[in-house]
Amino acid sequence: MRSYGQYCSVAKALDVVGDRWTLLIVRELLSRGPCRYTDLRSGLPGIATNLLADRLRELEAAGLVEREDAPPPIATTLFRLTERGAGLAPVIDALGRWGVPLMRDHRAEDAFRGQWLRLPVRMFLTDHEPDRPASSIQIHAGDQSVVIDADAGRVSLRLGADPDADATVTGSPPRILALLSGGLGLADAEEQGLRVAGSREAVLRVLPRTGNAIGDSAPAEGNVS
Amino acid sequence: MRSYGQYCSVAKALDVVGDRWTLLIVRELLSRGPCRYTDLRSGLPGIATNLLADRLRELEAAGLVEREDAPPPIATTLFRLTERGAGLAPVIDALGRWGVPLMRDHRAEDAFRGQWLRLPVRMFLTDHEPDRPASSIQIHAGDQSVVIDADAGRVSLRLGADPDADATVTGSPPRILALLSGGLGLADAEEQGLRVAGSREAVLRVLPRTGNAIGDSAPAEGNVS
DNA sequence: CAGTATCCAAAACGATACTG
DNA sequence: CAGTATCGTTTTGGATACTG
Repeated sequence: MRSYGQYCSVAKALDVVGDRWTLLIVRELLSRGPCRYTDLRSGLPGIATNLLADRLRELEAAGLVEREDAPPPIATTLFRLTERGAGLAPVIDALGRWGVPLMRDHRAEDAFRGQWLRLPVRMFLTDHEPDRPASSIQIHAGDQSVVIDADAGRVSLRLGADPDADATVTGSPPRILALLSGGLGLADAEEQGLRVAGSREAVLRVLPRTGNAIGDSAPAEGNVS
Repeated sequence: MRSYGQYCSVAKALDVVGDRWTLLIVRELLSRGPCRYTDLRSGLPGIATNLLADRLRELEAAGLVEREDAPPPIATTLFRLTERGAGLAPVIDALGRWGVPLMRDHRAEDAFRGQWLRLPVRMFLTDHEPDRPASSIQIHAGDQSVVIDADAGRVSLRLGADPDADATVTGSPPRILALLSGGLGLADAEEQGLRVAGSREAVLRVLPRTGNAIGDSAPAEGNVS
């Protein structure tokens, strides 16, 4: 990116991370931790492979990312954020928070990845019953599966499926997000096509008590595979 | 800007404000308040006039900016942020804060504007003696003049010159910033070519007590016009 | 002052094919 | 898996001229 040529820290920051895709690569590394090239590409649907390689080189040159040749169990190179790179977390958070109202307009062709729920989980969910034993909720959002754990006051997210989860929630990404953000109550969400199985308490344990107003005006949906 | 096509609030936010120049326009409107077209252009050195017009249209369409036809005293149209647009302040702040370390590399061709000191002033300065009567510091940074006021615990910045200021500080933008950020003590700054006149107390009243490390390794400079 | 309109060269982007 | 290489398209940047 051509420099703005302005002696202002906002402009200087954008000189480094203002390029298209750059902040999304950082988002991906922040929410997934060290990643292989392929992991990054699958977490950044739409990016051209040469652009990803370019950006990684630039990020490395700028000292935000470093590559590491992982030993045998992985046997490939990993990309990880440096401390300086991880320092962008407040920027990603601020953008993500500002972007929340935009999640109402979901377009059919929008891609979705389970790890993108990490930010809303951190933003909206809390463990309201920290003294109860750990519980977990299996989420199936579209074709993505993640598990939300509540344990001793902390709520966290991991990718994949867990057959021992206390509850299972299935629905489209917008509906799931509406539920997590408090824009839609559990009962309303079910009425709109979201399916809940197992312990409702496990779900209510972490849902926000106050609405954040995503998706409360979305139309009802049909069956969700 | 082409949409990223990702159902993620960070990506959605960047769909709206990720275009080149867009966030800098927002920065300008945040730090100057409602602006005329010409004000914006002068606060965004390097932007092409058609790009500025384009971006303003886009921002207006996205509901972040609105234009207002001001009555006689001004008799021209003003551009102002909507509430939604002003909601980007945390994004600008986060970027600006992350960019602070980059201010060490000052290039001769970098442009500078007085209003760009507003963010560092908010970030670094505090009124350490809120009970004393108001005081002010005239800053001449390169060819830009601003006044920093300390009054009843609040520090603020206004553009222009004030002959009644209690102190005057003159130097290059990097040196001024080093001083304001605490990277350089008042004495050290003077040794490096920054000139201070009038009440040093007025200056010390607002300077940070702890360093923020901008410019402490910068070479000494010669005379500053 | 507040733009619009054009033009052009350069850079960025996106898609795809290919490689060690 | 981790990229390169190539190529066509789109977007910018920058300059300049013009308008009400």
